[in-house]
Amino acid sequence: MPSRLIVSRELADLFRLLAHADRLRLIEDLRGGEKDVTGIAQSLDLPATRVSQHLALLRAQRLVEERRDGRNHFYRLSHPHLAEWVLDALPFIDIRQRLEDADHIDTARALWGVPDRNPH
Amino acid sequence: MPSRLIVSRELADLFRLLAHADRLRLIEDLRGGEKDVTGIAQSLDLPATRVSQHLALLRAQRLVEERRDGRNHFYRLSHPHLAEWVLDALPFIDIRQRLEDADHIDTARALWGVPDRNPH
DNA sequence: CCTATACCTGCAAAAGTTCGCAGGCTTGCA
DNA sequence: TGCAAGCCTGCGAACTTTTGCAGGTATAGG
Repeated sequence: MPSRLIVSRELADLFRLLAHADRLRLIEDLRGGEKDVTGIAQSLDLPATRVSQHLALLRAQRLVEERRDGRNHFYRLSHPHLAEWVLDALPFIDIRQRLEDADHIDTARALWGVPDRNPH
Repeated sequence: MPSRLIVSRELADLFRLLAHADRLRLIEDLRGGEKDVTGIAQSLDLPATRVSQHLALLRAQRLVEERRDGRNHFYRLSHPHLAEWVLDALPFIDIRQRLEDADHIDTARALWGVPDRNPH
């Protein structure tokens, strides 16, 4: 059954695309809606060239969509749900080093500005 | 606020770990419960050495746990929910090439042997 | 038409990942 | 004690990714 292999390769490509801290921050940055390259570069404190390079990769796999207005290129997430799904990975990260307390996940979510999913 | 940067690096490490087709298949293979290295190697049709190398990476980030019984090393997912979350990525993969039909996600889920989440 | 802004691409060095292979350790069994 | 099964690690060659930089295109405005 080779389709299983194909699907796992497609998924691996997606994970490879997300396996970069700056691209993850970029995706979280687009959670609020579309933004132009300079705007992203400023809020992530990265050179605009690098942001552009990251966007080219995300674009190639259709994770973002582009809209041009004059000299500005505005980008948005193709799947707004993506950013949320990324944060659902927080329970799986190894938290030995830095976030030792029990509610590290809510702490991290708060850092991203995401509302707590299970407010008690 | 440097913690945001830290979290994005931790997440990127996780995504990098998942950015390999064989490791994804391995994780899906462990969905059914614990399994020894030779068993995994056989069901994925990979040399046992390579499986061992992948497991070492997954172990280093605590994605799998080991239990030894005699000469055999049994591995299981530290977070059984991980395999399910991985499959939740299917809506985000670019399906231009191979799976053109509307219900490609259910098709792919079926290929992994996962029950449809929204049976109608 | 000239210049500046905003962005993109190509390139090459540096850094990181994968994979086979050789060799090692431990357990089970005769 | 000796041998085989099962697994692990170290190493180096091949490959991929990241990054800065140089140079390109397109649009807006004077």
